[in-house]
Amino acid sequence: MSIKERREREKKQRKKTILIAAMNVLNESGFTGLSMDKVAEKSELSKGAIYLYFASKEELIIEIFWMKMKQLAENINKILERNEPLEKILTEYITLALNFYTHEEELFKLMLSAFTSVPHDVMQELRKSINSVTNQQKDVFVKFFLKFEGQFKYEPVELFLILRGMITSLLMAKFFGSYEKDIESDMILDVFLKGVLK
Amino acid sequence: MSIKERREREKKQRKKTILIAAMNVLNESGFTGLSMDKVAEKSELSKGAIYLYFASKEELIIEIFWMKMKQLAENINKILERNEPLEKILTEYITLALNFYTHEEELFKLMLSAFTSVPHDVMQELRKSINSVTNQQKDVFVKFFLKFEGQFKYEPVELFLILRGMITSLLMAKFFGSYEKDIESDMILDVFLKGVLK
Amino acid sequence: MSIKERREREKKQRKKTILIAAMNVLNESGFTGLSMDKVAEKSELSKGAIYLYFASKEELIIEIFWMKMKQLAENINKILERNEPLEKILTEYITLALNFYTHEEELFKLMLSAFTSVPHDVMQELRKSINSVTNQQKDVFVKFFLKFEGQFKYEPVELFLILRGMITSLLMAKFFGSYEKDIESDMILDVFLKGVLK
Amino acid sequence: MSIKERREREKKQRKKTILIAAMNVLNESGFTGLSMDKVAEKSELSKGAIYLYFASKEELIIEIFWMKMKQLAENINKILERNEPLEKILTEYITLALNFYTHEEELFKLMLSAFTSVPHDVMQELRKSINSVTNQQKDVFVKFFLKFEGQFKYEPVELFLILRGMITSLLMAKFFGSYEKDIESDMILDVFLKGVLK
DNA sequence: GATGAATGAGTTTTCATTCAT
DNA sequence: CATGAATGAAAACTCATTCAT
Repeated sequence: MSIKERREREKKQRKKTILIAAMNVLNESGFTGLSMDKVAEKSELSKGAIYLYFASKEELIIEIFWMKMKQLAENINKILERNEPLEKILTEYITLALNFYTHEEELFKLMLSAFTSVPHDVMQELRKSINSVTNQQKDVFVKFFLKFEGQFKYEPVELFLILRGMITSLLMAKFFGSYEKDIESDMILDVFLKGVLK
Repeated sequence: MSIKERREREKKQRKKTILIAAMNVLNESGFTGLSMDKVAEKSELSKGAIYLYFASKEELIIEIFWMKMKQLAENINKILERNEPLEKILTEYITLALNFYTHEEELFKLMLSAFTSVPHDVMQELRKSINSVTNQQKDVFVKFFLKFEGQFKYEPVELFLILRGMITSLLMAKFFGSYEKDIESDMILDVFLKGVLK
Repeated sequence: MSIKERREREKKQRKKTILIAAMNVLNESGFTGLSMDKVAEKSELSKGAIYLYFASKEELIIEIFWMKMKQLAENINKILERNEPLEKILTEYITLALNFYTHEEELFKLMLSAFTSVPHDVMQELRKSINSVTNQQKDVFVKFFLKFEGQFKYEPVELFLILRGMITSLLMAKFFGSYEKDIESDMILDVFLKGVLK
Repeated sequence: MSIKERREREKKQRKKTILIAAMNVLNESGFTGLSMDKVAEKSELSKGAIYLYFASKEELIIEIFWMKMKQLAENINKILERNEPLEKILTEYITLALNFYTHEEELFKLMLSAFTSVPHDVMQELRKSINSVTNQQKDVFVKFFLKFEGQFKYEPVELFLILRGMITSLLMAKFFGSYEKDIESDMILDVFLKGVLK
């Protein structure tokens, strides 16, 4: 069995190598510039080899999203699971999100891309993946907000959307030029809590 | 002279026809799927004919954008200029924005795309246009919020970003499946005002 | 009949207008840049109208050559017909040719183009025209050189080619950068006569 | 290693195949008629394959040019470097040049084309190449003529231009129909030497 | 006669995917 | 398993020619 296991392990490793290479291409050339040629070159494999691990470009893209979104989700989950006061946790979440994306501008754009510049047929499959991850995240937040039930005027889902929305929007403003100041997590938290607490 | 006039009229009409066809293609095939071939087919014209009215694909896209955004901007301005209470005006603005983008999903995505795709893209020019419109809107809002100066805890620009952000975010949630309910402008208004008023 | 005549006259005039416009386009945009659109614009006529006077682009091109080559030929003929000593006439011819082309660089290139950058099927017809004019010129020179029969070691045709060749070549060198000095007709005449006289 | 070597060899061979096919297209359809489609068809490869070997049409054309000109330049250099009498060397040079271009009519035209078409053309790069080769040739000839300094009435550069001009001109006459006889190198040599020697 | 909008085949170039080795 | 040459169907754009008005 150990030969099979090793093979399995190596296969996973190769896949990861390719995914990382693809992510790099994405960061360098943007979504439209992501070609199988570039991925092959970056991963130092042949184009043919890529197809041994990913059935199509579509599949490769979907797996990129999986990889990235899982990373993000894990970090968020850790924070929300802590046993600390609402405000403290939210402050940390907001800070984390702002920090994370501020240092990962390309990742941020990447996620927006997922919602926009993708051909519709790729989109079909991609949406499922994204939704799956988003829903997981939503569930985590719902569970989190339920811990403070009674304090909010809105439903957990809505709270999640509102909070995430404020963060996303300020990041977009920051990255795309209409807001020069550093984004302060204090402001977001303040508006959010004032807005949604009973 | 009437011949010339008729020609002029017909020309404008054709342009509009093409723009509408292009908009339809956008809705059906998404941004990446928008090809001049499809536009030609959809508008029942030859590819060459499209180029009689639009110098390039880029120009066509930009005109789609302008066509739509002018409509929206005008409507927003009208609302903000009214002499009515803050809440009433904001309610109407939020309702308008939600309505508009709900019916123009692809335009909404188009605007996001412009920022996520790489700079040396077709998109460079579009970005300028979007920035121009965004800045105009920002100015209008700043002017508007200044009328109620003293009532807010934050600066006009920030108010604009927060409000727009909440709307944008809920639209994204709606379009990409994580929020099924109809978005209620009441909620947005409530959170916003509670959050930002002193 | 006078109506018919006027019509005929007007038709010729229109043709000339178009030819001159086409020549201008040629000078501005080069041979490859010569499109029917540009000719139409330059002649202030519609594209359709061009086709009333010239059956095809090919025909238009051919007529341009006719027009230009005839001009050139006439000027040369006048000189060669004079009753003056060999050297004087040749000096004047060389001077004329150098002057003419030096001030009509585009015409010079135009004639070279005729030999080169033309699609083959156009070439077929074009060649006939060019040959016709060239042969006429050749005949004039042959006749001219025969007046001085007995003095030359080579046949008139060869004399013609050698002389024309030396001029053409120095012009090419001048226009395309490998020869900076002003071309002196003296040198050409000297080499030519020393070279071909018995 | 032999696999890599074989691949390398095959790659070079393919490139050559394509270049030869392109040269054939050039001969059949002329410069303006040279399209990548035709090259693909003639070389029995797909259009895409051509682009594996040549980054652009421009590059392909330039390589055609280089391929041919290197051959010629080398042969010329060899001749001029010999330690033989002036006349013998020049005879051989003239014979070589006449032979070469007689068999490469389209290459000859290609070089003329490069200078007659407008600057903002595909041809800009080609022109540089041609100038480079021309200047090299000029230098070689200058060096050669300097060996016989004192015997000539004109400067080396002028000698080069005159000689090349006579050859060029006779070739043009041959290709475009005004001269039917075979061009004799003897005549060229005779006129040249008589004309330029003191 | 004259117009100019429309056509459609043609241009160069790109790229996901396949397959012989 | 791995390679990378080859494919072919796109893409954006051009332009000589036609034809309804």
